[in-house]
Amino acid sequence: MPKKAPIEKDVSAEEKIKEAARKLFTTKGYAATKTRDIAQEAGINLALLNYYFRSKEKLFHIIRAESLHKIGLEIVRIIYETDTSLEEKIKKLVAYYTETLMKEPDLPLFVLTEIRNNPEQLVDTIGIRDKVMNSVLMQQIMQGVMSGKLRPIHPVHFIINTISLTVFPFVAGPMLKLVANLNDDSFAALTTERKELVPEWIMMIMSQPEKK
Amino acid sequence: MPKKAPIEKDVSAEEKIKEAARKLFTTKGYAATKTRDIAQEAGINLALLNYYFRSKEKLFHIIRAESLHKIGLEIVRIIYETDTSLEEKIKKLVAYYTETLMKEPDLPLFVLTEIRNNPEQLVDTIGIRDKVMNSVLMQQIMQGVMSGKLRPIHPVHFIINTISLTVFPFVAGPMLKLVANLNDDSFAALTTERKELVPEWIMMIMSQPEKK
DNA sequence: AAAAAATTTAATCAAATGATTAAATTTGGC
DNA sequence: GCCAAATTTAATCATTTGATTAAATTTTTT
Repeated sequence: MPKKAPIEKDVSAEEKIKEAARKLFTTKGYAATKTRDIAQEAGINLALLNYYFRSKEKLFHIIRAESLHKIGLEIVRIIYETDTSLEEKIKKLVAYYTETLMKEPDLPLFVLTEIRNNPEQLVDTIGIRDKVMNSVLMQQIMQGVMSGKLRPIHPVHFIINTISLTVFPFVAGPMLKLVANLNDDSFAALTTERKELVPEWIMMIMSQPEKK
Repeated sequence: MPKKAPIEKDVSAEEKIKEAARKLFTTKGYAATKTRDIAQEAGINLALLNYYFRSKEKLFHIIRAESLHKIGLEIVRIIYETDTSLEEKIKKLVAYYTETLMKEPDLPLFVLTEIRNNPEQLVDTIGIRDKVMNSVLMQQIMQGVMSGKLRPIHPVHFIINTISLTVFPFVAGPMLKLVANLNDDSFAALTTERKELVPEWIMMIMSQPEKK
């Protein structure tokens, strides 16, 4: 007879399944990941997966939500800081993303694919709508534009530029390694360099050159 | 009795299958695309797919190769031009990518996913290794760095920056629309703006500021 | 230690899925 | 118009895959 979900106590097996699922879903996607693959990767029996998580889909939703939170939470914290300058925020954001993605380079491709496949649902899951546009960061940008210190460009461009220059190298990592003939070490060296360079470039792009 | 592959003559049905396969593989990925979906989308019988293409996998290889060529061929042509300046090449590249991806916004996520899943095989398929690094564009960058006109930064950064600022907005399109509350029209307006802005930004990032 | 609850397993099911078959229909050359 | 090649179809097969079942084992509670 099937049992109800167990009370939480020893999460060893449950956590092993989640870890395996995270790895496989992230690298191979939902459809290409088979429940038997997850079970094998986790070193447990297939039935156990359904016992703990009811279904492949439910397990996936959990993994996806955690991935989104991993990327989203710290960002929101940074862009709502009231005691740091625009430049400091950009430096923090670039540093945080770079360090996170050096540890989990497959995360952005997974998250971006999922957001494309299911944009509406994810507005609910992470309630991100307007969070960015109402942030202190965005106010600082608009204020900079008003005061003439920043170029008069739509603030969204700055968002796009910061994320692009920081995240895209990871999304395109395998391609870049191919076209530039880089091994893992030289690629890591490049991304580390960019932790310093990208904030400089962003400020360079945004700043209004002084009139003579 | 099964027939051998037909001689090419009337590609109507064959082309309909390829078009349906392209659409589904590109938007949903290999594993999530079912041969029956392709057949239905193409308005043909399932057996016909295997008759023309032998297998789902063979059909996929064809689609993937065509997608890669679509992105790769024009690029190589531009970066090997001998009669255009560095700045002109950047403008051409950004314009070409932007226009191509406005028509097929799902292409880059598909290509990047495929390159990640199968990097080695794709070196063979499109023989891109060293093509970029040996290009006239790359020579112009290195010459600019030598002569002091450009900042002394690894040329790969310029490649990364150009692709990032141009392609990433499409990869992250659905996410950007969410966080910035953009509809399709305002998003299109932004990307059109960037066709002008990105080359300016790239030159701004690369150029050595004149000493006073 | 006995009973109850939780965990784990092997076996199995039903649906989905890629592929094949053999027959029917259409097309093009003569 | 006839024939052979090409095209198209419905039916079916074998495997994969998500899920369930019932029984066995382990852990916890008393």
